[in-house]
Amino acid sequence: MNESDLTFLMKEHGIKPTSNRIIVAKALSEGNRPLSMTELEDRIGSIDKSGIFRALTLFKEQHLVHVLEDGDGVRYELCHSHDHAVDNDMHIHFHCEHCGETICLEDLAIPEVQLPEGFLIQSANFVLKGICPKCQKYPS
Amino acid sequence: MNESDLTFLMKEHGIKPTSNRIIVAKALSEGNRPLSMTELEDRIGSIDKSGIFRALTLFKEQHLVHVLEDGDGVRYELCHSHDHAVDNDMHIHFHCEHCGETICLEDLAIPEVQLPEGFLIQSANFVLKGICPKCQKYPS
DNA sequence: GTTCTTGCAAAATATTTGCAAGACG
DNA sequence: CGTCTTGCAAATATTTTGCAAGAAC
Repeated sequence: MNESDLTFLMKEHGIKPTSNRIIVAKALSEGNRPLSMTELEDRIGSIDKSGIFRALTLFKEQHLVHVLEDGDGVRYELCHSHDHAVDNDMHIHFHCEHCGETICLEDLAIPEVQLPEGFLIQSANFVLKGICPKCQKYPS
Repeated sequence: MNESDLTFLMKEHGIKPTSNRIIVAKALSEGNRPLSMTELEDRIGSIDKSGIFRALTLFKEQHLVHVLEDGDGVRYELCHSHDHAVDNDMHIHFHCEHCGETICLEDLAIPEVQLPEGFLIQSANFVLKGICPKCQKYPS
């Protein structure tokens, strides 16, 4: 996504697109997979971790990112939804226990689950773990 | 589960049942829900966190516990499987964003997912998030 | 005695906040 | 100006290791 698309997306989610926020959003967009705080820090370099943290916190509140826990900590991923109230494009992720990468399986929606009475579902975290094709092919 | 059941279970998983490990396993068993390191520390009191950590690491390696990430960090749960190589009783969990508790939905197995060629699935983490019945009834 | 286990302290990480300076309007 | 944003430093919290003493075999 280019800068103006990101700017637009942020406005849609009620976020003022400051320079730092655009940089963080861009890094997320270019990651093509969920990134952790540390990965973002490494990729961005120019912004202090507190700045990244605050951007992510805001994005999270405004549902501009998904928060995802794989076996390796918390990761963030740009949300493609245009709705600033709900996450509606959640999908399954795969976390490779060998190389540590987390891959989006965009085509695989999270299955509906029938919960007992009284539970209100707001979001879901569904991560499959195992070995990815790359690591099976070239085991180090 | 009582002490001798736990001892037996541990042996089944190739773990020498030392006193510390029994205490940790017992705490997990009595929790009736996935517990974090900190929760275990609080419940146990008598063992240093490094001891708990080392017990959990071992349990994890021998598949005596499930590792679970809800929105609130890592949690551990006794695995009811008698197989020390694979997790085969994974089920869905619900994490309440209000009270922070994570509840097991033992009846709800994790749905089968058809992944593209080349992915080897070893385990899965499926956590639904929202508000639990208790918190909807008595919102603080 | 050799190996495994434990507790303590401390290192290494990760997450989060306070505050003053700067940018924006 | 007044408000929002940022960087830096520092406080917290969390996870992990080193090492020496003790227990188990």
